[in-house]
Amino acid sequence: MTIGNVEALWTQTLFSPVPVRNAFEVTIERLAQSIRLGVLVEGDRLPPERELAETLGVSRVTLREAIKALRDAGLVESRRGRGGGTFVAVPRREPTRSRDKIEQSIGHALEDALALRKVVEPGAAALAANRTLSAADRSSLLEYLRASTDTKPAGRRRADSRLHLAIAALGGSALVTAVVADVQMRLDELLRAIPVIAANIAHSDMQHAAIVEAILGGQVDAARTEMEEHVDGTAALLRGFLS
Amino acid sequence: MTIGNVEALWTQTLFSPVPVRNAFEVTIERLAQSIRLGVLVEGDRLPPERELAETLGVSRVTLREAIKALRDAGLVESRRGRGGGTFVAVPRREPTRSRDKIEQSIGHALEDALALRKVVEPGAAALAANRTLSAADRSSLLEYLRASTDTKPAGRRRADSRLHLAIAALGGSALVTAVVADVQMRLDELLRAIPVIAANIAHSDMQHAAIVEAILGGQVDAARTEMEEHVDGTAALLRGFLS
DNA sequence: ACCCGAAGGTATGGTGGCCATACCTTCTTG
DNA sequence: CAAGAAGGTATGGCCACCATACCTTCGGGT
Repeated sequence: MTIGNVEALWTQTLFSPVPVRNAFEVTIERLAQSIRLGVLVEGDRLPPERELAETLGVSRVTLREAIKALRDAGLVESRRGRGGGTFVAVPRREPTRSRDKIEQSIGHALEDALALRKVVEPGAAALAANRTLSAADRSSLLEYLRASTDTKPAGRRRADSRLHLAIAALGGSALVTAVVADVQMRLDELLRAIPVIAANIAHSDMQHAAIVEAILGGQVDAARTEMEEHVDGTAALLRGFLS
Repeated sequence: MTIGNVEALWTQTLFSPVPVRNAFEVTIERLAQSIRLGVLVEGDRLPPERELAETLGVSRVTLREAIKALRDAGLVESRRGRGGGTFVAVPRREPTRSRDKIEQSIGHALEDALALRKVVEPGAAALAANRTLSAADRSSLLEYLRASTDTKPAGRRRADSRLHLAIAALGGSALVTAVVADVQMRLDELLRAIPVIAANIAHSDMQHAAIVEAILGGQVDAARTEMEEHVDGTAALLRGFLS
């Protein structure tokens, strides 16, 4: 795997297959992402179709196809009539795929995603620590931290995503936030599959607290370092889980 | 601009217009990127159309449209017959747009791109410093460093891009490399437009040297710190230039 | 000197994604 | 019990993209 040629590496990057992302698929991804990462939670109502179609820059027909797919997947439910709409469904026990299947489908993209995460999440934390946050933002952040600690296993993953996304968003850069969301999405299924061990959870909670504290205290380096340790820890868990 | 609501921020991210990226445009972008960032240099031959179309996962017709656009833009030239092909053209003096035009077209996405760069490039440098590089990689890196110092202004920008891309590629993550390439592309026109001041150049060269030294020496923190200072310096130049 | 073959250039028809528009159906709320 | 706000349905059109086949150029091997 150690190619002794830098150019080969970036050529590989720039001459890779063009991602054929039709509006339909991207729309599905966006909505699924919003639900999986906990931006939208159970019972939340999506904006009306006509409105959402416009904000997403997509025709209503296409949007409806995407929603239909999500409905088939059990992620949302639709109700008609006045006051109706499309609502995020109660998460039905998703059939967790076996380690092998997951590992195979993610394959060696795992290390790639972990590398990106290690780069972008600590950076995002540093960005957030470097800004002066409004009182509302500060209390929001604390609330996300609290939620991530005391939830039961089911909602824990989602609360964790929300916390990480919040930190990224507080950095103030839409691009950075988007990259973090992307990374979270890539690793989501795996993180979901990690067996729950009390010691790990406690450790993770402490790290979360340290990160938030550093951000609120404006300690840029500490925020980055703490986040990096946290990310490294999670990566180690994942690698161990898959070996 | 300081919205006191975290959710508003990520909602903004996830419910933004779906990027309508048809194969044609993406193909143009990819090729233009390869040329602008110096992955392909003057005189290089692109792979034959039929072959390139397949590696890009695009029909030959579409690829040809993209190439035609590049030809119209003067970026490439095509020769027919055996031994022919499409070649990167000599860069004709690109008409630099005025500060105002540039600023307007990039608008407030500038700060966003700079934030992403500040996050991802130092992280990529740290990644690279953390790996054990082959002898070939090490000498390649030094060569890119050398090229970035003694070129005349015209090629300097390209050599700079190549160096930054090489560092990212040495991190070993295709995703990280892709993000760095994206950021470089977003800022390329602006960086190209910065007036050349000897003092700035000398300073930038010293920073480049320090970064490379840290990477080769395996000094992770130093690599990140040096890169961050370098990126901050460039950002300051840009902001000053546009004010 | 010649011709083969590798390359770019051209033409054609088909398929499917996406859209605009209009209209129907349901159901809550005033 | 209507009004209106939502989801559900139907139709026709446009255009991007593709697969395929063929033409044209021209260097290099024989």
